[in-house]
Amino acid sequence: MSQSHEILFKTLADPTRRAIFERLCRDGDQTVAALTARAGVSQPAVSKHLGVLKQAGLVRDRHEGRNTHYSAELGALAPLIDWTNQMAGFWQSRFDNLEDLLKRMDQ
Amino acid sequence: MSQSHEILFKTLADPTRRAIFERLCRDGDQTVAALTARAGVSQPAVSKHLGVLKQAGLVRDRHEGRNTHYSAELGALAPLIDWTNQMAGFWQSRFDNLEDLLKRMDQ
DNA sequence: TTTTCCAATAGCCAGCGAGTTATCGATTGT
DNA sequence: ACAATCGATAACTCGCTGGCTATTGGAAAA
Repeated sequence: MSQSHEILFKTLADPTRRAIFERLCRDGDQTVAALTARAGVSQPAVSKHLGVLKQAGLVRDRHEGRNTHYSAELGALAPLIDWTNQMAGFWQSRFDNLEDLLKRMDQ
Repeated sequence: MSQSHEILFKTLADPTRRAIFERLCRDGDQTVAALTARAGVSQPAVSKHLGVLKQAGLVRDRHEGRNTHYSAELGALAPLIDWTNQMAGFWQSRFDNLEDLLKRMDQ
């Protein structure tokens, strides 16, 4: 279940791509031109990043005339949150087991 | 503040490396040999991954005779959690602004 | 002390991926 | 119809990184 954190980690590992996603989270709907203006890389590079983000389900695109607007899909972060919770859960679980053991040794 | 999610994303993007970290979270303290046995890659590869994980603060090492034990440093995930919360926060904040606007238009 | 074992380092290679420029398709404005 | 603009695609380069084998440094066992 929820093996999909794989693609999220890979997608968000790149700083430029993550910056684009962050900007969409902060400021909402943006055209490719607007994103390119602040990305520090060329328009084709931005388009490529947006393609990867879309593939990962992190953004949606909306065509409006000759402009394309992108927006963040916040729900897509869920598997990432699940994963960290799971790691924390493993940790806690091992801690509980240790507690049990100590309790049993104590009595 | 907390720009350190950068290194976390990069470190956890690799599946082999993430699997090693997950194993340390699940099962706690492990020797390099034990980790290598299940990693599907060579011992030097595992050592390199452990080095990267250590650099990111995700694991600790403990020397015991000629064995080296590694363990997960769960607290290191905090910047990752902070980042996701921040993204969620941006989202919520924009939503609130929209609500305010609608309220003002309504009255 | 010699041999064996564990883990780290060195050195190398191959593939991937992020960047570039050039171009194309589509839509809008003249 | 023609020009201009927007964004995606093509084709290519180049650096990084994850993998390997071989070797080294230490610590335990013989």
